[in-house]
Amino acid sequence: MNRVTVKALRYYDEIGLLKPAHIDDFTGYRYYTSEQLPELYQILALRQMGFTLDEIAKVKTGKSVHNLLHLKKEQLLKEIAESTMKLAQVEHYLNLNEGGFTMDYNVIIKELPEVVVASMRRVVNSYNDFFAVIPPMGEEMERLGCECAVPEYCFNIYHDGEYKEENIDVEVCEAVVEAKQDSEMVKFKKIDRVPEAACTLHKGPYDTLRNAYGAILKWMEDNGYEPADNPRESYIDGIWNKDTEEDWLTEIQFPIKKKDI
Amino acid sequence: MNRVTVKALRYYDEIGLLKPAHIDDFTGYRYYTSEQLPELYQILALRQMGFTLDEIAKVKTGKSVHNLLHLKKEQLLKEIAESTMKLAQVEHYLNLNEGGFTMDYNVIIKELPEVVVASMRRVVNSYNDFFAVIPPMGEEMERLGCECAVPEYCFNIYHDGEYKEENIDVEVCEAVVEAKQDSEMVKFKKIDRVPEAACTLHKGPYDTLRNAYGAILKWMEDNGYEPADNPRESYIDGIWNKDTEEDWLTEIQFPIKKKDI
DNA sequence: ACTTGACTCTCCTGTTACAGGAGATGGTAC
DNA sequence: GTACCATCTCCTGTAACAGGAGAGTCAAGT
Repeated sequence: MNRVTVKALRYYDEIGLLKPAHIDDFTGYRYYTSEQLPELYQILALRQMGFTLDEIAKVKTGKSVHNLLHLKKEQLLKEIAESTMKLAQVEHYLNLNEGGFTMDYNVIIKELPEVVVASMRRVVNSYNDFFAVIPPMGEEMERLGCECAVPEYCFNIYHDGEYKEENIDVEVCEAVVEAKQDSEMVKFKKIDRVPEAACTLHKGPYDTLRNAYGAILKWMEDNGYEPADNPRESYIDGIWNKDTEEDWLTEIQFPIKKKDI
Repeated sequence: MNRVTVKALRYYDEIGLLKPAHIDDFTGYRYYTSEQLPELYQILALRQMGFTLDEIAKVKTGKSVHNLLHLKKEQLLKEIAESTMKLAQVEHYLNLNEGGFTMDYNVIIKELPEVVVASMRRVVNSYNDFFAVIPPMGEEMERLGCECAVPEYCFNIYHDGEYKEENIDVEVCEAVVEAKQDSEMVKFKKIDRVPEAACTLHKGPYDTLRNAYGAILKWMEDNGYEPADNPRESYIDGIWNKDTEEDWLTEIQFPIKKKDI
């Protein structure tokens, strides 16, 4: 009669939300009266506003309706915000797709936990220069008795806000289990947790890494985010374990924050 | 490492979404390789956009990503619209609450199914005049061999768009199982299904029914609806089965449609 | 009295994407 | 050997019912 299924009424009975006015002892049939209609209406109205049956039960036991409404309002605002974000992401990929691009770069948001790292900061002129200083760093770390963290986490931070061809201010970081004594070459420091970072994987040689940065920056723009810090390049597969450049795997981790509107 | 729990990975394995690269025959340990990271990233990115694991599996089996994105977009738009509606309702009640009103009238939206009714339309001067013509109608219906529908559904439609004190154009309707021959007094007709009606219960005598109309109209305004047709007053409990006026129960059913913005 | 059709009842399973926990076993370090 | 991790499988629980099996009940018609 009120567009409520029998199954639902049985369920409400079971959880004690709406008991029938009378149950036949012999047949077990549930009988409801018109006096229960207002009660049912309240349940339906609350359910229509997105309340769970648990919350509705609380309303009926006399909890502050005002409070519960307020909580529900907050929750709904949050839901809307989340859906809007998802929508922005879907539209981002739809646009890429219509522009003829493939979904090569999947951008995900994740937290970067706090880490203790051995770091070495340099200004170098090219990638090649930079790779030349890596081996000595490893030796130095060994000399200092460092233990690398497992899983390995080795990344660069680019301290220039922009892309540069030379005089690149780069910091090499390698996660370790605990800090040791600083040396001339290697310094230890704790890097704070980053609550939100946009991350994507880049497969292949380093000279196309720019595409990954491009994809991630476009993603940020489309989804209403802006950089919160300098990006990290985390090396997963590279020359040390893969023969062909095509198999190299690198992750870009870009700390972000919501653009306030 | 990627903020993915072991439980989740096991589950993805179980449903065949992401199988480990290698499982130790003896220990059953799952081993993943870095080559699976892009796959995982795709899953995470899609999940972040609100895709279900089922849908993600479809993406992997090569279904048109474009289509799926489109469907997801529609779905998200719908979700946002729904949440926005719920929010409007919550705020409606919050406002009532802060204005010192209690939640006497719970408004719910429901569908009114198609019905066949025996109807009698009159212009009367007052409620009392109107009740005087009810008993003859019952007799006439019996004479015509009508069977009332179960559950009983008896209501008035007010054909004046506005509230009037006299010369009220009212149509008394009683649902029947099938149409009979029309008579001078009683006509049979089919009333179309109403997809959406705002409904509320009024408990008590008829002279306060106006409050119910007021509540329902305010609700409509607060939630972006407008009348789509004339309202019905459905009589549930009344003088025929309840002694005191306080126990009378009436439902207002107001066909509505979304106000286009 | 019997059948029929439409209803009700209880009980069980399935839905989503895992989390929590029991109990068993594996790996490494002391 | 043992302690402390890890992992494994298997079971249960989540929200709000829907679907269905198998059994009983109601009123009406034969």
